[in-house]
Amino acid sequence: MLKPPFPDPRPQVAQSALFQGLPPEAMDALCAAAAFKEVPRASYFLYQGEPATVFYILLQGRVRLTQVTPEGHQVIVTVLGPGDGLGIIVALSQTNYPVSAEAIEDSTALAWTAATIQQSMLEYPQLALNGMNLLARRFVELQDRFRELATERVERRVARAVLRLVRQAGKRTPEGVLIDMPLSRQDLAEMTGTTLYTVSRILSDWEQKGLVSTGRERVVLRKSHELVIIAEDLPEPNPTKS
Amino acid sequence: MLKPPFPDPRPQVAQSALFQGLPPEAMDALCAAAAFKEVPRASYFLYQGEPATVFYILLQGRVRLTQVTPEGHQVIVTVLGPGDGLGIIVALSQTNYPVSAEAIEDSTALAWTAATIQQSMLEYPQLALNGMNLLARRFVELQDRFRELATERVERRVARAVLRLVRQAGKRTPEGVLIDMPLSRQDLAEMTGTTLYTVSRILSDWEQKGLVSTGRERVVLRKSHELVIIAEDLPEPNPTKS
DNA sequence: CGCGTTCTTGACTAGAATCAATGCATGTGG
DNA sequence: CCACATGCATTGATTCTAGTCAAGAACGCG
Repeated sequence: MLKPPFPDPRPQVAQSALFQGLPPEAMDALCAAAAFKEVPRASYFLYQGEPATVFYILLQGRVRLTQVTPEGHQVIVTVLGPGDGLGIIVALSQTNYPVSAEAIEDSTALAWTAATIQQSMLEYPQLALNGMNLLARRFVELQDRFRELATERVERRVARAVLRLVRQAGKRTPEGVLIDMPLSRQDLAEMTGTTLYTVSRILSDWEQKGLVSTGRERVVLRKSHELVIIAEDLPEPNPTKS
Repeated sequence: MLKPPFPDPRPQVAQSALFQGLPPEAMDALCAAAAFKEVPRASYFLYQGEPATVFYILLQGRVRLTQVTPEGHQVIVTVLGPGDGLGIIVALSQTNYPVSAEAIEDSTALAWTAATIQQSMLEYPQLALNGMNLLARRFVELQDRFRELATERVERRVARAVLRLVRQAGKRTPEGVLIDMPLSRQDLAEMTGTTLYTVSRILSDWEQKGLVSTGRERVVLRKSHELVIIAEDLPEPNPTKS
């Protein structure tokens, strides 16, 4: 973890929702107080259960938040990208991190200690409001996924997960829209509360129907419209006798 | 919705986590700006999908937050009690309420508009920190339940829900610990992502084993230890050959 | 006392988990 | 450059949890 000086992060930082509407001197102060952290692929920013002491803003890369049950089952709570906050929990409470954060690509982030961030929030209240905003957004999304998990079938949950990932990390290619990150069947299973076998069957099925094409840790969406139909359970467009 | 004057809420308000550590003049200002709202059992504070404009702190009663899917399935996201914040989302964003809030007992609350609460947070940053704190607590709880739903069997989920409710609204009686609110099988089903039939079977089973006694919209926990064993899947205390 | 809820129970079904075997890529080291 | 080890993916067979549907019982309210 470097102390300043390091490449001036302000251009990137200015984008992040956390810093919107802050007076310039606040930005300067925060950047000065920040540390710079690089985490290579497959390494961790922080571990579930450790005392929450550091708060990050992701600059580059992608990070996935996971929880493990006492029995060892893993669940992927979310995947974060540039601009997202990591360990928001820290800003306030004397708790432990509720999740682990693993870089699934080489990543860089700015880091602050809990004390610093709290201090700054008291000094620049807009920062606290922005923090709440970030947290609230994530909260609402989690609520939606909770409801999904409680009420919907596996296939639809997987469809939604794929659409979410496309929105988050989609990249146009001649083939279709590629989900631009390593994404195994196991990963999808852990995002949707199912097993890797079931995900594999579902993707095979979709592939046969031409909706996606898949490879090792790779998913390309070809007919997004039809996937949306599955995700939302719209009536089939072709009129069939039942 | 009354404007002041109404019974001075300060004694109760002072308890709420939202107001900890605020200077006294802040408390005065907030109480002066508050409106007082009474909602009888089975009526709603707010509805999912409406623009989020009002923020509440519950003074008395119990409120349940529900989400409905487009298909009409309902999910109970949480049950709130006195001191909890309702519509925290409001504090910041131009969004709609993500859930509906129904009073399951006659309830009273203090109410602020979005503008007021934002204003106050800018003026008294500690208020914003406290708000984040509330939100973060709920966030972590939701994450845990999400993981439960993704990885655990129905019986265990129901066991956990019952234990949570006991913690939240438990009341000692000669019979055991009563969950002191109306609680139907349907409600438990909507909290745990299952059906009322399955909940009924599970409770019947537990009742036969003497773990609980139940009635119409009533659950009394008799042997909490054994329910914990189910909830945590500890090994059975009696050594059995398999 | 009748009516509307809520709850119970049984029979049946289906969706998805589990288990097991095998096939493919990918990267490694001889 | 090929053989191999490893990790990821596919597929089939089987099991089982929990959902669905249907009928009726019990409770509490007006």
